[in-house]
Amino acid sequence: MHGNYGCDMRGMLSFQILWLLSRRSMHGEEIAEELEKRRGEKPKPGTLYPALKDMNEKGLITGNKKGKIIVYSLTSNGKKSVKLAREYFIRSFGDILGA
Amino acid sequence: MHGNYGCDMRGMLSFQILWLLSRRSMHGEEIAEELEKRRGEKPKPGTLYPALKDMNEKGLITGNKKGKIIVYSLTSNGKKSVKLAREYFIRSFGDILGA
DNA sequence: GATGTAATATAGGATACCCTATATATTTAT
DNA sequence: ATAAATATATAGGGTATCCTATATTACATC
Repeated sequence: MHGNYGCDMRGMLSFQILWLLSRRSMHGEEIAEELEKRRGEKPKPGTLYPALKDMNEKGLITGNKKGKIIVYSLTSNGKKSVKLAREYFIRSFGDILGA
Repeated sequence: MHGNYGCDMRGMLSFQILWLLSRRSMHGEEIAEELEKRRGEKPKPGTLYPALKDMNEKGLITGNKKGKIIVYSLTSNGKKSVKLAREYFIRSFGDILGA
């Protein structure tokens, strides 16, 4: 189990990354810090970087290398994806926030 | 990949079940139908029932058999869990729902 | 009581998401 | 130049969440 919530709260990392990148372009460490703010814990490199690699290979994000950092942005497919995925997310979980 | 959202939207099934049961006690088929309303697709029996079994073994829910149906309710641990997990969920995803 | 339907259950397989540990590349500090 | 710190990357392992397919149990209908 992950965290001390009684139930498993893993999931939708790639969606959350897409969401963050839809607000502004970021490099890996910045993404990790944003996730830490929300989740309470910073994802380990072995969690984050394979996810970014996978999303890049799927054409959702694109990386722009500047020295040792790589700034990621959404591709047009990534933008379409985050729009659709957010609609699904709200349909699925919207009432949890409202109540 | 699951659904046509570009990114994987699996996750937190047990949390969603806890949330549904915090509104009212239900049996498996009712839970499946509530999930279908939200997700657009009904989880297959091979998805739902192992999850319920697991949650029961973890002491989050308890089942009351009435003929061929089993009505599930939250245990006190389940109630604590859904409260904590909901706080985590809102911290993690609240801005997605709000924006 | 035999047949069919509804509800639950189990077996087995795939993938995303998590981790720990280790490695590489670039920048910064000494 | 050497060392330390930062950012990214890979290898390998565990679990939840999904699936398809099959089986069981209880109720309903004839």
